[in-house]
Amino acid sequence: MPDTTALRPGSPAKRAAIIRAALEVFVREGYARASVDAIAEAAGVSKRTIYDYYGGKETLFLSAVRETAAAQAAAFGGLLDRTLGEVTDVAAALTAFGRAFATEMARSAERAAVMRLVIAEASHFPDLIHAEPRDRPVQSALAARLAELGEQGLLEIDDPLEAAEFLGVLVTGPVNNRSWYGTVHLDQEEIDRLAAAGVRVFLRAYGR
Amino acid sequence: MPDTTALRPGSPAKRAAIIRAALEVFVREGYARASVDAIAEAAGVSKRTIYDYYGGKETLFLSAVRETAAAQAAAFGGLLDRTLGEVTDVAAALTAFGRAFATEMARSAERAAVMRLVIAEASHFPDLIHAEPRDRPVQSALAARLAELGEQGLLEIDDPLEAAEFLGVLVTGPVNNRSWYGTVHLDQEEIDRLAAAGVRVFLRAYGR
DNA sequence: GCGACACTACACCGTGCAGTGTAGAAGAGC
DNA sequence: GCTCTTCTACACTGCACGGTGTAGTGTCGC
Repeated sequence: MPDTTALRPGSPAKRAAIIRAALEVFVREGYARASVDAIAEAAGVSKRTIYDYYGGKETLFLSAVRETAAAQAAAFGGLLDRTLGEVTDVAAALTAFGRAFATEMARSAERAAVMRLVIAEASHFPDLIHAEPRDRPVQSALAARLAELGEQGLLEIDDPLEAAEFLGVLVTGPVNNRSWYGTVHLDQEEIDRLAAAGVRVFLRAYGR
Repeated sequence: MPDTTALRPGSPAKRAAIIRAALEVFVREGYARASVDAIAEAAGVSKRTIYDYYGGKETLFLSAVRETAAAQAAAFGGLLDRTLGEVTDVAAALTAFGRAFATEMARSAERAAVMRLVIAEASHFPDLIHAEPRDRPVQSALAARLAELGEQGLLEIDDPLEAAEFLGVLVTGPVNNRSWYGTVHLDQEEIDRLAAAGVRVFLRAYGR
C-alpha cells in the first residue's frame, strides 16, 4: 500500500502544533473519545490538513505518543545530569533525583499521562508496545549512573539494570498509586515525602 | 431524581451474568469503545434488560468495576492467609507471597485489567477514585500481617503501612512494567524471577 | 384459564464522529 | 500578472452507538 505517498510533508511548525494538540486531547479524553475536530481546533488548523499530514486518527495517535515518549526520554537525561552528575553525598543526591523524578511523574502530567494512555491503549495498538521498549532508554541511563556510583564505592550494585528498575518503582510507585498516574493532584510536600521514603528503602537495600 | 425507582430488582443470577459480561467487554475494549449491544450479547440478555436493570452505560460500568474490586479485595485476604499464615522462614514465606501476588497481577488478568481500566477512566469517573480508596483494604491487610512478623522479631518494621506499600510496588512494579498491566503475556518463570528479586530487595531493607 | 410480571426481539430516533470532496483564499516563485 | 501549492471552510456520507418504545412470548401463582 502506498502509505506515505499521498501525505504532505508540510511545515515542521505545523506538524509540531498538530502533535502537541493531539497529545493534549488524547491525554484528556482518551483515544476513543478524542475527536479529530477537537484536535484540529486545538491546533488552529483545519481538519482536512490533519488528514493530509497524518492520514488518519490512528497514525496521528501513534505519532503523537512516539514523539512525546522520545522527547521525554531525552529530557530524562538532563534530569540525571542535574541530580546525579557529580556525587559526594549519595543519600542527598539520590533523594534529589527521586524528588525530581517523582515530581515530573506526578505534576508535569505529561509523562504520567502518556503512560496512562499507553497502558489504556496498548491492547489496541500493539505497535506501541514494541516500538517503545518500555522505559528502556530511561532505565538504562539510570542504570549506567548507578553502576558508576557502585564503582566509586558509594553503593553496592551487582545488577545495575535491576537496581535501576527497583529505584524507579520505589520512587514512582507510591506516587502513581496515589495520583492515579497524574489524574489526582498531589501537593509537593507529599510527593517529596513519598520519594524520600522510597530512596530510603533503596539505600537500605543497596547502601554500603 | 428518582434514581433507582424505575429500575427492576431482577434475578441475582442475571445481574451477575450482566456484570461479568460487562466487565469482560469493558476490559477488552475500554469504556468508550465498549457497546451495550456487545455486552448484552455476551451476557445472553436483551439490551432492553440491561437498561431496565442498570439504567445506563455509566451506571453499569461503575457497578461492574466496584463489584469486581470488592471481590478481588476479598480474594486477596485468602492469598494472604495461604502464604503468610504461619511463618517460620520469612524469606520463603514472603517469596511465596510475592509470587502468588505477582502471578495474580500478571496472569489472572482480571486484577491488572481492572486497574488498567480505572487508571484509564479515572478522570472521566471521579467516583471511581473516591469510592475505591486505592488498594487500601489490600494494603492494610498486608500491613497488619507485616506488623505481626515484625513483632515476632522476623522483620524490622517501623511503619507497617509504608512497608506494605513498598513490598507491593517491589513485587508488582516490575511485572506491571513488563506486562503493561496484563496486556502482554509473561511466562511463569519470568514472573517468579521478578517477584523473587523484589522480595530480595525488600528483605535487604526490612530484614533483621 | 387468567392476569401480572419478566423478558426478548426489533424497529426506531438522534447524535456524534471518521473520513472525503471541493471551491476558493493566500501566498510563493517566476 | 500567472500558475502552482498549501491550506481553510464547509458541506456531506456512512456508520456506529446510546437510549427508548412497544408488541409479543413465555412463565408463575391463583
